[in-house]
Amino acid sequence: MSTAQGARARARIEVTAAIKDEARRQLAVEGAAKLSLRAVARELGMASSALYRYFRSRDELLTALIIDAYDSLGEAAEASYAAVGGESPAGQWVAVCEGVREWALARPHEYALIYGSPVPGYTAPDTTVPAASRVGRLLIRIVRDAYQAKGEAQWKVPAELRPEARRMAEELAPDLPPETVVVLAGAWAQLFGLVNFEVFGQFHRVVEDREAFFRHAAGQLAHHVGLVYPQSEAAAR
Amino acid sequence: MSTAQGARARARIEVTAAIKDEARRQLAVEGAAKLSLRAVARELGMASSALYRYFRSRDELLTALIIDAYDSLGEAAEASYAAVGGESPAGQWVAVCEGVREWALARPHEYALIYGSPVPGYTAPDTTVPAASRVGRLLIRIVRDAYQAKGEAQWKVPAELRPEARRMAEELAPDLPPETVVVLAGAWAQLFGLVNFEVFGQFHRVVEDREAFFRHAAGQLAHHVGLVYPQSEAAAR
DNA sequence: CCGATGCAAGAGCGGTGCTCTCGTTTGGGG
DNA sequence: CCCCAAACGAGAGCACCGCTCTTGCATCGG
Repeated sequence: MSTAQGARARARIEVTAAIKDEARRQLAVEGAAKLSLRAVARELGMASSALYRYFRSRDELLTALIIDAYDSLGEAAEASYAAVGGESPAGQWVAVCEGVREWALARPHEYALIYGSPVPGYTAPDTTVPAASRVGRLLIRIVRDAYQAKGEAQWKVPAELRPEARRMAEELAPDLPPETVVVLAGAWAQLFGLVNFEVFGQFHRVVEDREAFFRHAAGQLAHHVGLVYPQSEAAAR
Repeated sequence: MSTAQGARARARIEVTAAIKDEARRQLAVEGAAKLSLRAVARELGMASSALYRYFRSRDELLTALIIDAYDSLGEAAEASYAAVGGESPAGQWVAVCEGVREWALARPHEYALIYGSPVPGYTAPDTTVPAASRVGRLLIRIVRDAYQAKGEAQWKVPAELRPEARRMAEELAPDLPPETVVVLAGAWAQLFGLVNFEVFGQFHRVVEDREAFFRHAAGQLAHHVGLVYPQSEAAAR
């Protein structure tokens, strides 16, 4: 068993976790650019050189934090999804969007790590891919479940995009119409555009009631991907 | 006249420009995080300390580059707008979106400077506001011109958002219906969500034919803000 | 013409990432 | 059970960083 490892391996895991925790702490205070290996080591009471036994470089530490951040965000999104349970697909969609937003607002620096400018010179290893796609997969699932019930494509895609749409559908969601997959990918990017602008302060002096604004925008995105827009539901009664 | 200043002032302007140029050059190669004042000075054949006569700190240099980047992007967007001339509002919208995208893809590091994670600890001075809002103002203009011709609101905004919608409309575009202003602000953020994902590599292994994808998404955004979607125009004939 | 001002250079401070070396600890196979 | 290789921590050191302070020099205005 992996838990029955020797004391050495156990200590290694603990120290690694301690380093990441302290790094995350500094990240939350100063941001990624000012994350200093020496400061982490100092805070942990060890020599800076000892740290290199656990992470080959600063970038490797950052990579570990990036993966953790993706996973944390994915968990938050999935928790929001689970929390609304049997609500309408649009309600699920909006809940997931709000979960993402709240996670991002609570840890802006970790968010910046994964959805801000990439670390210069550094390209994300494929290790990050599964963690990075959790939110996207969740959004796909919501739409797919909605289509399972009553489903037909309702968008037209221009001819020039049709082969790409087919390819995307095949790779990402074989049981959804290609047009929907294209629209979904767009909505996915647009969701993070909204979150980005809010977290990075681009809405300064533009949008003030950001919570209501976001809820509305997320609802419109839901409508856009073919889910019934909650407001229009309510207005119909 | 300001142009008839002494040789001293003239030299100052030239050196300042040279510093910014060299900094931009390094930016394009290494990214903002690795921009080094010492390296800039070295390349310019001057002592690093001399550089502080022109920029009080590294952050101030970055701020200057940020303003320039905003202006450069604004100019690119306006050029795209001017280039399509009398086309339909939706055509103008898509052209501006594509102008933004192309500018961003051509200078990813400058784009990251303004739409990526903000520089840590640094908050953009209000100096940047006018330059930063150029693209937004251009999008507003396109929609306003379209409404000038035949205009009525076509979105409903939930009650909780109505006061904010009124406030936004009053401040940003008094001659547009509040609902439209809200949708427009969302589309603005979403546009940069699309560009962000492409420039920062989030579409890796998801979207391959990014040009066609973007054109389609931009067209849908145009449709979303109430402009006639070009494809549906063509399909209607 | 001379004094005030702008400017460049150098030295230096405290910090960084990272490497290399050198003792020490420790765990598993003979 | 014991011993050796592997893992580990610490320290010194390299090259670089942003930034400051002081010192001379050039230049401009009265």
